[in-house]
Amino acid sequence: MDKLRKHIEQVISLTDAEFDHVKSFFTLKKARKNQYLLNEGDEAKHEFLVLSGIYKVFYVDAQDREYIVQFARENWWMSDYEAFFRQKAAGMYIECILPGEVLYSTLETRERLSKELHKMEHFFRVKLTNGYVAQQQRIKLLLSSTPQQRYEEFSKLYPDLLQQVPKKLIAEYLGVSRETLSRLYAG
Amino acid sequence: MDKLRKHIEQVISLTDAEFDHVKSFFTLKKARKNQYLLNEGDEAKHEFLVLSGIYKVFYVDAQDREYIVQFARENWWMSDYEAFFRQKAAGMYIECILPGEVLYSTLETRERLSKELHKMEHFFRVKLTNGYVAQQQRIKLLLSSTPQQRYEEFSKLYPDLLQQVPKKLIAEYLGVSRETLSRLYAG
DNA sequence: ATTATCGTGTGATTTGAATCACACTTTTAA
DNA sequence: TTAAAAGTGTGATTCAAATCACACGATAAT
Repeated sequence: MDKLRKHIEQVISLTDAEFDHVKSFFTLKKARKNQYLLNEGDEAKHEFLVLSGIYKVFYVDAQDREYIVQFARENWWMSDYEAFFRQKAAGMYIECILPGEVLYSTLETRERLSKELHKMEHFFRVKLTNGYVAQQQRIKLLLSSTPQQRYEEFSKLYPDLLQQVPKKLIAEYLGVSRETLSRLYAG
Repeated sequence: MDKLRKHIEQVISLTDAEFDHVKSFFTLKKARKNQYLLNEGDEAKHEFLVLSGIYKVFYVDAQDREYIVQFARENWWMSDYEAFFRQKAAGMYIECILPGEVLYSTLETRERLSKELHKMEHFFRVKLTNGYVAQQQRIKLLLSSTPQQRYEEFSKLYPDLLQQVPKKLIAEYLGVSRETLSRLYAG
């Protein structure tokens, strides 16, 4: 559980009592390889903070093609946030790629902690700000760049993921076919 | 200035004194057609709340192609947020398409109001949450859909913009060529 | 140990959208 | 009021990436 405290204290500082209170809203869960933490159609009740392992957040289109919205590793939050924030049925899946542990909690937790502790609302705002900026960059990448540029950008941002996850999945993240991606670092 | 109060009070409520305080950090600016509110290379000092008019937030690639990241109308916030939050030089432009008025303030304002008034931090968190969800939807659209689907989705979300802004700009928002977009509603 | 299944490279073919090119209309500016 | 610029439709051509097809080694399952 100490990882949670460290994670939060990268942004704000908490007394022991405050942390104990915060902690009480989170539950630990082990994830095995290929295990699903969220299924399309489920109520998106939880958000997850990754302690270890690698996960993919993805959706499937009418032609059964998969698209990865996010890879998540240590210290990343993940959920189908569209569904989570609006408390609707999930349109996405979360699957464990490399085994590890996550903490999970609910929207109620987020709102309640934000209300009770100004500091925690600040924490969530900062996190959201970072996420917003990251998404903006992703939008720009998808709008204007060639497969080549997307691959290079990805390699720069996530050199370790490049090693740890199958190229096939990276293609699904970049919005490029497996074959095209393969030819990028061959030619 | 009453529009600012209304805008904020859609999320939280403020006393007169509180609002006066908040108000004091914002400055009114009229925008004429084709006027630039932000230029690439400028320090991204300001964020804008649109009171009236229509604006586009866009960037230009090495081949001089334009890509629109956001259209903004009444009650929308806009900036090059990547640059604004990190206080770096802007990589984007903001241009007025239809004349109107905006309010602007700084990152310092946002941080200070958030610190002074828990309610205001809540306000910004809620706004950020909404923006995050909207961007998530945009990413999904760019990742998986055909030009046809993007156009249909856009028509559903912003039927009024469809009337008010040149199709050429809509093409730049959707990441499709002008000609392809034109053929979508002809064929 | 032996079969499946998965991940990956690479060639051949197809295809959808970009690009190029031009006409026509509507705004905007001199 | 007249010329220039911007917005838009539509055809012909090009091209980059998707798709299809197959081979092969590495995992994973029985």
